[in-house]
Amino acid sequence: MLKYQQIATEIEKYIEDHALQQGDKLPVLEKLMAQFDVSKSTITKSLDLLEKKGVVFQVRGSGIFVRRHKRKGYISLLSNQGFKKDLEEFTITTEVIELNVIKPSEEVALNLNIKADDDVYSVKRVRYINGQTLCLEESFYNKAIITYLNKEIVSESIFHYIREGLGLKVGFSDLYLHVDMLTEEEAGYLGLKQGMPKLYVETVFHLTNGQPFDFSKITYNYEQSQFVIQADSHFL
Amino acid sequence: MLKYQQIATEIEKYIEDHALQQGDKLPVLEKLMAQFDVSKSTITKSLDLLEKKGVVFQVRGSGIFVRRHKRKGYISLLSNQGFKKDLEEFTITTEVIELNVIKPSEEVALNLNIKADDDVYSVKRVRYINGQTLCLEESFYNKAIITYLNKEIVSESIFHYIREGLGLKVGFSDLYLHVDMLTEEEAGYLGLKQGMPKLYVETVFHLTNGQPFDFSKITYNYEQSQFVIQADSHFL
DNA sequence: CAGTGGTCTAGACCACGGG
DNA sequence: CCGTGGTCTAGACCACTGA
Repeated sequence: MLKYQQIATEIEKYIEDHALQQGDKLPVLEKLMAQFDVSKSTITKSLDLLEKKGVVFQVRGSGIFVRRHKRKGYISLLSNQGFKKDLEEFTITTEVIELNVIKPSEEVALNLNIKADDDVYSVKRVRYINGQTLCLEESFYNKAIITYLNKEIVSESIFHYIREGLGLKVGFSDLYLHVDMLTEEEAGYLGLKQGMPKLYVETVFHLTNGQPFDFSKITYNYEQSQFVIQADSHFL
Repeated sequence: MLKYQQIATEIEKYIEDHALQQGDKLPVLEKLMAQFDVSKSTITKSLDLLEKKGVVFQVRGSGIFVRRHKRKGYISLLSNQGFKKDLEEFTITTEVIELNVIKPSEEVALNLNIKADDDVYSVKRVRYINGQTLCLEESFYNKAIITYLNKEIVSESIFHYIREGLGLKVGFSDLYLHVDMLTEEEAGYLGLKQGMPKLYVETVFHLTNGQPFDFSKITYNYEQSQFVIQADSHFL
């Protein structure tokens, strides 16, 4: 693990362990440089990382402060999918409906940037949070990249398997959000009524080298759908 | 303007002007260093910024590539609110319903971190996109920070005024998303029917020094609500 | 104006991708 | 193995905050 990641992890852990609150001040840069015995840029890089994650904010001429959003029970939309590890307050379970190798529809081929006769894994799952239906998820994986899947893997965290099992590096993703009304089929899976609202999210995941490998369509139960995003206005 | 911001802007402009597509390769670091006559770290910082904005992605050992999401007509959820300047494909207009100075409700006081007898500006607006209702927006501004507002300012971009007119620096924001059904009042403003789906977003904006100054509650017309988020898995 | 964070440099060395 | 991006350093100098 890289120095600046290691340091970021330790600082984050420190904030957690000491239950620091929004606005609490961290030691000044010079202190941190001494404490971790690294150069200024390395500390800065750690802090930039934590800032990106929404853990701290830095104020020039003043200090480095803890950032916390109030509100419990919200799921972080961007914590890199498979909200699995968000907070252990949530218990997420998964029911696998389907797992097949198929030829892609035009839509899937387009989003995964593959040809009509390439193979894809098609996975359909319902996910539960604390026993309630959370979402219906239909995912498509480029089989040339995700070479093997089985029911066991798919009922756990697929992303963990992709990283650890297959040794692939997940890069960036594009999320497309809509709000709409549930179809009869979706309502059935989620235990709701047709015509009720839904949050519908399509996501394309890419490897670090830019190759798309996962196209997912997720329909959320609106009753469980409370999301938080910690945004950064550093780019504007 | 700082060097690395300037360079980022130029590179982005270059990509736009030459209509580069996803996967197109940019010159190697050495070339860029020479071209802009800066050190490696400065170029790197520019590219990191562009990566955060979703404009490029960098692959170690290979190169720097243009990132583009397909799909037109989506509004970027995170492009720092007041989607005003997103793409000029959209024409956003604003109708001001209310503009008052009031005492905050408990909810508002909590989110703005002020006392019950502090003053806040309360602004209620309906925003239109290409002539259709886009959203109903109810915003509350800490009057101790946003010292003056009038109907003219409020019918244009408030954030532009905050930055340029008041010289304040906008920092980070917390977004809370829900999906729900329209109340009768909301439906009226949006020209929809009660009980139809809505995307409901509450946002707390902070200055760079961490002070919250704007608490907004936005109800989106689901028919116009297509959002895109370009996420980065650099933190995980 | 002292304290503190941010920018920028020049250069050494490391790690990954792909032929 | 080469080309390429990423990390890390030490230090100079700049810019903002707040007393």
